[in-house]
Amino acid sequence: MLTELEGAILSEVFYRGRQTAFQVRRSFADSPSLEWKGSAGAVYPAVKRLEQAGLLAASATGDGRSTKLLSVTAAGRVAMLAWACDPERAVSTGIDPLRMRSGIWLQLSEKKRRKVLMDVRDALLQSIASLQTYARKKDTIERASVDLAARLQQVRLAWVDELLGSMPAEP
Amino acid sequence: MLTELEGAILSEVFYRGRQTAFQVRRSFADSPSLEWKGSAGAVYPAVKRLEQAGLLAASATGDGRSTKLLSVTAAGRVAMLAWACDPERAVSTGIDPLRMRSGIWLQLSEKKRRKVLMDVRDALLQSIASLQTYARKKDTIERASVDLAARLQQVRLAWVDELLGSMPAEP
DNA sequence: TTACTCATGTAACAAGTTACATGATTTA
DNA sequence: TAAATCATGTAACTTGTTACATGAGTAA
Repeated sequence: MLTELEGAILSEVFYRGRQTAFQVRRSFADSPSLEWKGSAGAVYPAVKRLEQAGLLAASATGDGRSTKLLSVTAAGRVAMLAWACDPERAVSTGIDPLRMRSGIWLQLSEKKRRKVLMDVRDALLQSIASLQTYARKKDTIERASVDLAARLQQVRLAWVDELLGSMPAEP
Repeated sequence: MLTELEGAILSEVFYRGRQTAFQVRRSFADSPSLEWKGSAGAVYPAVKRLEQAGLLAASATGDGRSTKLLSVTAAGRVAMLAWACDPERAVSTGIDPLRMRSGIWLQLSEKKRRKVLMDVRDALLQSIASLQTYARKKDTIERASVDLAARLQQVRLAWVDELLGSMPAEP
């Protein structure tokens, strides 16, 4: 079964037309999500795994730069679609750092709670702004996913605002 | 800096009154999120790390079962709060498997897209139902985080419904 | 020619996973 | 007494991270 990174690499090559591992890497690094850093130590071994599994094909260009052009094989396309269309994996909530912490915040003193919530609120606003800026530059495929990310951040923001609203007025 | 698992372990022991590593483990395993399996190979080494860092204290009970009671030290409490209240880490979007796949779905043929979206819709409805069932059994601290999880799933559901709604009517 | 970008890769490490080993206690 | 549960732990493996090494092409 494909890892999330492997699935993402296949879809970058197939739909987004990334040709080299380096371009795939950079597109992860540029993306505003902190999911992956697009680190060489992750991407190159993952590409090698995909090649060995016959899901990616690589061909040298002979440009002196040891550049290899990647393409998704027929088997790779099948594997990618199976990965993308598995509903169980698609709806898992993933690791949500905010959710992990939310219970603790409720236990803090009023003063500390207010400070954390305000800080988180600011960070969320900034995150939403940068997602929207990023979405404007991108193609339809990526815009869909960034839009969803922004919407989810807006729900988190609303949740934080509710908590702030339910607190007694500041002295 | 604490990992997500380490932070979660500290808060389980401190706020939720888990006394043994086994109980911490089980509460992760019982939780509806697929984040962690609460695997022994993750929890016991993490507890050991926290002990060695002076953030958790363990005392044998002498019940013949080699049971060790855990407690959060003063330093552990400080580290836990720093972990919980870091806004940057709290608002990172994490890994959202649905978002990873959403771009691909838009490229599918109408028939396939409709099928995937319907499957995902069903899975989301089930996920929301099980989150709500789970929340009912739990204390305030966990209910807060499960409620948020349910709300985020509802946004994903609304998003899927929008995509379905924007598709041409079935023949 | 110096610095930056393009491009691939490895090494050491971190921190999860599954599967297994071990043994006490409780329950059917 | 057999099976399930409580309880701790290790070993092999997977897959990410950072940091480094290497080298070609390009722009100041």
